[in-house]
Amino acid sequence: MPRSRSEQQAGADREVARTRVWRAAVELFAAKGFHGTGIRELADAAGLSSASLYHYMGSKDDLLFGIMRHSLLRLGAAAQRVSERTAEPGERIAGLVHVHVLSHALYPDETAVVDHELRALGPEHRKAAVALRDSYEDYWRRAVADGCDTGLFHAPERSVVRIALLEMCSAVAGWYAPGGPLGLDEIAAAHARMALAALGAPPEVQRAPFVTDVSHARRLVEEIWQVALPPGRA
Amino acid sequence: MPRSRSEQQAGADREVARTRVWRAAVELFAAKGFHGTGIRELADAAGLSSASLYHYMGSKDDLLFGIMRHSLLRLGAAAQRVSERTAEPGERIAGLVHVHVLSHALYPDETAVVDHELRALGPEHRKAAVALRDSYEDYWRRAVADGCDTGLFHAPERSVVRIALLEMCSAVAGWYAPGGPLGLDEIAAAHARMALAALGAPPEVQRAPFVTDVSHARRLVEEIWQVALPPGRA
Amino acid sequence: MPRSRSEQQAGADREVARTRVWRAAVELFAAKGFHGTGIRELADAAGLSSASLYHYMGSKDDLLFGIMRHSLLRLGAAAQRVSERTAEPGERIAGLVHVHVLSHALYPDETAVVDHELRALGPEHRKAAVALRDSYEDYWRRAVADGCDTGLFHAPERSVVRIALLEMCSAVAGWYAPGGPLGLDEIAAAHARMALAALGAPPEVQRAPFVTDVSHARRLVEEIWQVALPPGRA
Amino acid sequence: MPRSRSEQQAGADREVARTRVWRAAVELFAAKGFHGTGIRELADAAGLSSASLYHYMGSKDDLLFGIMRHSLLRLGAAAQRVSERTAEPGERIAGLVHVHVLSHALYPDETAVVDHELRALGPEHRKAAVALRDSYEDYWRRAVADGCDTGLFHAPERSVVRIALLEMCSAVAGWYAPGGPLGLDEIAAAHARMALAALGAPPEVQRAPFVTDVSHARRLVEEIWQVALPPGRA
DNA sequence: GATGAATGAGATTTCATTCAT
DNA sequence: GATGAATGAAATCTCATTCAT
Repeated sequence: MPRSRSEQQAGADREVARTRVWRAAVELFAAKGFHGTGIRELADAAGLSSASLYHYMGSKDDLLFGIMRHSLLRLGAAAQRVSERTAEPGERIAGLVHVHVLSHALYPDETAVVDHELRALGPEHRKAAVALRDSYEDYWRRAVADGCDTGLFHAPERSVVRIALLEMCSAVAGWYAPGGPLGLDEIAAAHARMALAALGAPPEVQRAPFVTDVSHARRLVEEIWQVALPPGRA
Repeated sequence: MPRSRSEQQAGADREVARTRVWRAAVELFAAKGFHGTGIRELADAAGLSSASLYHYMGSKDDLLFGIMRHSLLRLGAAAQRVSERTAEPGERIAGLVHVHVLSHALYPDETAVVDHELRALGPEHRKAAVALRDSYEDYWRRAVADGCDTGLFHAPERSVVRIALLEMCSAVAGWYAPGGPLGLDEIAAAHARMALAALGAPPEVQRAPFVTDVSHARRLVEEIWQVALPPGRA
Repeated sequence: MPRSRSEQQAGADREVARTRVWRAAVELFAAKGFHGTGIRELADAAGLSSASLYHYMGSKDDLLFGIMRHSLLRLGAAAQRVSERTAEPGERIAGLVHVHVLSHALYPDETAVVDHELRALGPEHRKAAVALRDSYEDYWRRAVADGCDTGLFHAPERSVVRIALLEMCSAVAGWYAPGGPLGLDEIAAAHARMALAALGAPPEVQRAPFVTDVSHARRLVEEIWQVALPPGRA
Repeated sequence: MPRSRSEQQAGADREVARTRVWRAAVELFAAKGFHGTGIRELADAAGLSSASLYHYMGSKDDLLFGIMRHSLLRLGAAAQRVSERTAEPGERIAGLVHVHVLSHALYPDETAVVDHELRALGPEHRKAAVALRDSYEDYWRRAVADGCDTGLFHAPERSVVRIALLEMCSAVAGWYAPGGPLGLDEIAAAHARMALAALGAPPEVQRAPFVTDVSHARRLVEEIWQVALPPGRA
């Protein structure tokens, strides 16, 4: 625990700097890719020297992994919360689609990094990131499986559909911008309906209120993504 | 026209070399990304010196653009052929899905480059590549629009659905490998059915023969991707 | 003089920290060389931050010089004590070899730094260290000269032999480890005999008791190297 | 085989450049140590850009290993030639001392690198260099062993003496300069006599003609060190 | 007195590319 | 036409050191 006013200040400054670096990195990695982003470019964007960047964040690879881990943990937390409160597979899929779409629409850079830069990680970090991603996708896997077992869904190969749906929903990160003709809730609802349709759920399920009602997912995503950065330099 | 036996030979040698480079580039760009692939690594993989690589292919950027152009032209040609022979929007969408899925499953490296490396191109080439991609997607746009106008499809925002479907179908490139539990025709058919479902097409359309019959798309894709490399050094 | 209990404590803590740094530095400089050792690596090995290292020890160069000075002073003190108590050149050379060999065997890291890192010192410190080394070697120079003048030794060029002997004896630091087939006293005696032989001393001198009796040199080396670190931050 | 005049020229230019780099590296590594020498400093000294330096020589570590290998092979070749033509252990030791001393006096930089920078090599290269050094020292080992077995030498521990002699003779590299009071042949002879004395060889052996006659070692060393650089970039 | 924060300068190495032949 | 030679610019990362508290 910081013991003096000035130690608190130093800690706060540190967090400010770390946040600036983090944001610059997320933005640049999303826009130009990990290998397309230079460390100096990154430092410039964050207003630091490249040496300071290392002081705060460790290597470029560490930074990338930090971003991936942070984002995947958030996606996982949201999926967990959705799964806990929805017993019924149709409703669960709708909820998962909602939080996935909202996360990708509201945090397109973070999710773009997660979705595109796995291969840029070093072997150790890659293994860890893949594990996190798999544990996220497990919520989807279970939801699809439950729905198929119940007879609600009809999927040729379950993992084919799962991947298809995930990619379909991830695409939102690539084009969504606030102020478009469709509101974000409508977009999320539309994807939920498409997902259920693709899963072969009956029309009445596609029209169920839980497909349209995005409010809970909204609150969940807002809450989960609002937390601070993880502590630095593992 | 080559005038002597040895000029023919030289031309053939040239094509052999160009093809080796091209294949190495497609493979490496797909696996490690454009920025993650070095020019020397590429030359090594192709069994050439980096100077020869420039001789045959021009700059790294030229090479990437060549690959994108080539692949996008093929996708475009396939979509055009499908669109010409199918008046009915449901059948047309099914055909477009078929060729898209088959192309992505059979040429995962080429399509991965197309799907992921647009941003790595220089401004000129990027503009040209975006135009090609847009002209490919136009076939999808028109199919969706026709289906919606006819009342066959029901899409909240047409381009939202179009993008969702394209991404969903592109995902196949990431996981398909021959010899899996599902045959490639089944995969293509499943995606066509999911696409039509997502578009809100009625169940009987989702079950129509043109959804399941992939044979025509097969022939088309095989024919179109079998042609030689485009002439070198734009 | 410290005035309170806690000032004494602080002073003791300081000495503990300084000793930890010193030992780490000696070990690392010996193992990897001055330029091969990073300041952070050194701080880590000592369990301090690099800033604290500066606080206690000054710059890297200061630290190196401190180690050299300290070790050279000890070698010099031992040589002085030997020279004072032995009038006869044969006995004096035997004594000098004994303390040199024992010092190098028992303190291989300190002596390795002395023997290998002179060139790494900055110009000022280097001058001072060279002076200390020369004053140590002066004891050898005088012993050789006395023996030659007496007619006991026969050396073509006196300094050629002196350097040859010094290097020969220094080599022990590179390989001696307790528990080998030869005891340390035997090693010291063997080197004394070799030195006298190389100097052309008659066989009966090579077999004299002062060649074999290492006990006095033992006590001397133990006594001299047992003293505390010199006061910090020159 | 180069096919044209200009290809020959290019090859020659290349050798000129490689030789310049090599010489600069030997000089700098000897003077300041491997870690004390920067790659840019090295490139400057050779009149090249640092990128060209890599083109010619590979990494700094490669360069160091190249120098060590080259020098150790030469020392080994000389020791082999000496060992082949001298059956008698006293004469053999004298010959080994001669070539060792001459090599160290005439090529003080090369031998300094060999003697001081082993630890700076990466693990792979270090292993290889240690093997080469051991194979050189084997000639010494066998000579000492033969002399002891014959009863000509008397050594407490054979390897103790071997190392002592090697170090004694290596010291010459540190101070010899042409034009001093002693000629190089006298220096070599003096060391041979000291070595035999240290080995406990009888006085008449220490005075044998083969101790004083350095001419053969001269020719050997001159011949062996006159050959070209090894081919570049392993 | 003691130390976490911070950095300018520099380390080694690789980059994509051009040039002379 | 084809390629070994060559390099300026930039890559990522570490260096020894200082400073504010």
